[in-house]
Amino acid sequence: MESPQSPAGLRTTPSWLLNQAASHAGRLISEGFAAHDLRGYHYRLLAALAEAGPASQADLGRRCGIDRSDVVAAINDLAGRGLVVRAPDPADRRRNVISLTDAGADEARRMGETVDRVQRDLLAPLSAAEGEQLTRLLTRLVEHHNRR
Amino acid sequence: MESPQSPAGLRTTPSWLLNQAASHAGRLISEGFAAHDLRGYHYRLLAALAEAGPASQADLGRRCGIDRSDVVAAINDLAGRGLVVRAPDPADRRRNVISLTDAGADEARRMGETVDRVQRDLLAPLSAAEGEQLTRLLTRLVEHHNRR
DNA sequence: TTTGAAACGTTGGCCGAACCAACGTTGGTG
DNA sequence: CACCAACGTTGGTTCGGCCAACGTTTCAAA
Repeated sequence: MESPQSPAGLRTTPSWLLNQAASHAGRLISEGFAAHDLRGYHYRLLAALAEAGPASQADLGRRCGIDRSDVVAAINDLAGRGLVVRAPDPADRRRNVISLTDAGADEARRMGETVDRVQRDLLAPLSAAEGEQLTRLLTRLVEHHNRR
Repeated sequence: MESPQSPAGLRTTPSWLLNQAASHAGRLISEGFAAHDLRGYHYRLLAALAEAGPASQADLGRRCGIDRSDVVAAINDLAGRGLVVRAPDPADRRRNVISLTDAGADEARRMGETVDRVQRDLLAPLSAAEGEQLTRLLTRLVEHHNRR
């Protein structure tokens, strides 16, 4: 993790910088989540449930951009910790309805706080205005490339 | 790849945006490199060699931020294609001296052009000034987090 | 009404990037 | 000489992400 210098030609390259910055962000997030003994997939699912209420696994996968098969494993973990409940949907027996437990809602809130703290650490070298500018530019970049 | 919506709370988060943007950049780079039938590690090594001349594998690893063990495999690939030459260092028999062949120098140049093209595609939604602004902000972010 | 396509959860596997542990060889220093 | 460090190499692990296949269930068209 010690500052990969890389060829000088790469060091100023946007794609390389994005990669490096995302790598640092991922490390910070990962370290933050480690305190909860959970990982990115778990938080995304908890946050989606906290935000939009119970949903089927397939719905969760679509909303979080997580593959159905990975949702299975993550929900297994979360259910094993009592953070979510998996119940068959009486209206459509193909589906499982996933709901947050009280403990799950608590954990979602705490992880949200961790995420907020990480954002502050991540943007520490920038002024508030610069951080917002960066967010705006990244948003436009991402939205452009998300449409086809 | 269909626009992972994620919980709304995440969508505006710098760490998430960085991750998404880097993901798009990585995809573009990856697609570009696929035409050369090579990948990121290979390009970093070729570029480092083109820039600073022959070096030992350990040196290359340090300069490119690639683990020694991964350098072995990548150099195996490059040597197998005749893009680099691996020769024992007469002055220190622990080392291998890796040198670019003419074909390797050509490939490094061509891949550099691919990288340049990708940067243009990546920054397409931004004006030139905005692209430079993004680069500046990312550079400061990365440099800050690289120093411990 | 039967039949076929689609969605669902699940299992199992693959990939690329990154990291780490261990080993035998070689080099330099106390 | 003894020791430790650096080197190249093998082998293995993790994590996020993706894909294929299967049996079950639902729904719509023939």
